[in-house]
Amino acid sequence: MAWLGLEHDAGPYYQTRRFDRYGEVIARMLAAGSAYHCYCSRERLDALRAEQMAAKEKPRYDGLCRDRRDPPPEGVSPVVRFRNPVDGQVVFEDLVRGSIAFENAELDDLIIARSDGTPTYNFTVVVDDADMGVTHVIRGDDHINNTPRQMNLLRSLGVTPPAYAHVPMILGADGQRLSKRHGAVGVLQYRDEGFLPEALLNYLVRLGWSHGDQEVFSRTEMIALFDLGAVHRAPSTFNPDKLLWLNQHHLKTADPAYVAGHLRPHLAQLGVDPDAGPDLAGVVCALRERSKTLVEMAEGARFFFADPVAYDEKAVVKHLGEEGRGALRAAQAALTELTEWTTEAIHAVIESVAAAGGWKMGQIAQPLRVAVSGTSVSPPIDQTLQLLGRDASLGRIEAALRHSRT
RNA sequence: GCUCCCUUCGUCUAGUGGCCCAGGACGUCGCCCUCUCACGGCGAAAACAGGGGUUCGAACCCCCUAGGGAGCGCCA
Repeated sequence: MAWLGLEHDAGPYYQTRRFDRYGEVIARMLAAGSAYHCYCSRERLDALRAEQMAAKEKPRYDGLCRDRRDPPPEGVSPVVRFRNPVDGQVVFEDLVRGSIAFENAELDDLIIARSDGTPTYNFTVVVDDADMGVTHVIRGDDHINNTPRQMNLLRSLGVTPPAYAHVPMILGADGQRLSKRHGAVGVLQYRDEGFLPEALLNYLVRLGWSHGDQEVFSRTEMIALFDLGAVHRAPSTFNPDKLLWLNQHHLKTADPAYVAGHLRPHLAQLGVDPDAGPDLAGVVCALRERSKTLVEMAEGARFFFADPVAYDEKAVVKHLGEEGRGALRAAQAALTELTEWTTEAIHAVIESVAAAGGWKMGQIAQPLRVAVSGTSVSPPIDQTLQLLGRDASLGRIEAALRHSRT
C-alpha cells in the first residue's frame, strides 16, 4: 500500500485489544434481552442442519434456547446469541446496487460470543463501526448476505447503520474470483515486474468503474472523479495486456526523472550501476516508447552501461561484414571530426556519410548500432550515440572494428 | 436445497425509452510512417445470454428461463 502511495488516515486498530469493550456490549445486550445464552450442543446443531438441508430448507438455528425458562444444563458453557427480529424485513439502499431487501424470517439468531467468551466477527465489526462512527462501509459483494444481520445488530444497539456499498470482486483469467488462495498476487510483485504505481492504480480504478470513455486518470483525477454510483455491478476480469498498455502510457507521460527513480532498482537488479553511464532521465526518454515495463526498460538500457559491450554474434555477422565495416569506418572518420556532439549534428553527419558512400540509412545505422550496443536493436542511432557520449561511442566503434575482424 | 447478487464485442467499458442496424479502450488483423525495435496515424473484424411482455418505439421497464457468483459456521 505504501508503494502505491495509499495510506490510512487512522489506525490500525486491533480487535484483540478491544475484547473488554466487546464483553461490555455483550453484557449489556444480555441484560436488555437483545441477546441470550444458548446451551445447544454442536451435535444437536449439526443434526438440525442436516435435517433442514434434507427437507430442502435453508439451514438455520431454530431458536430453542430463545425463550428458555428451565434451569440451564449443568457443566455446559453457553454461547451468546443475538435475538434477531422474527418478522418484517431489512431493506437497505446499497450505494452500488440500489435497494436490497431481506426477510427477517430468513435470518437466524447468530452467535455473537463463543462458549469461551470470545466475540465473533460479525459482532465485533458492528461494535467497531458503531464506536468509531463509521459512515460508509465499502467492501466486497461477498458480504451482502452479512449486511442485514449487522444492521439488525446495530439497531438493537440503538445505532443508525452506516451506508453500505458492495463492490464486485475481480476475476482471474480463468473466470474464477481472485483470492488469497487463487491467483492473487501481492502488489509488490507488480513493482518487481516493472510497473509504475500510477499505472496499476489507473488500471484498477477502471476495473469495474468508469467515467464516460476516459481511460487514463492521474491520481488527482481518480480522487476527484471517483463515484460509487458509477461502479459496475458485475465482476470483471483482470486483463494483463491492458495493464501493460497503461504502464507504457504512464512511462511515456510521467516526468523522466521520476521514472528514472523507479528504474534504478531494476538496473541494479541486472548488476548495472545506474550512475556509471549516461544521464538516467535521458535514457528513460530514449527507451520509454519501446518499453512496456521498467524491466524491459532496464534490459534495453543495459548496453549504455556495459563496457565492453556484449556482442550478439548473429548481429555482428549480419551487419559487420565487409560492407558493414566499410560503412562503419566511414562513419567513424566523420564522427571523429565532429566537434559538436548533439543529436542533430550526429544525425546530419550520418546522413552525409550515407549520401557520400551511396548507402541507405539502414546500411550505416545498423553497423553503428551493432558497434555501440552489441545488438541490432536500440533507440534511434543519433540519439543513442548522443546519450552514450563521444568518447564511449568512438571507443566502441573502434572495439567493434577490432572484434569483427577476428 | 434455500436466500441474495450478477449477465453489452475475446477483455475493460459507454449507454438510464427514440441521438444506437450500439460508441470508446486493450488485444487481434491490414495499410501508412520508418536507420532497428518501437511510438504514432488510418482502417477492419468483433457484443446488447435466450424467450415472452409493456410501449408508437426497448440494450435500457416488467416477467420467465439459462448461465455465473456469494452466503447459509462457536471462520474472518
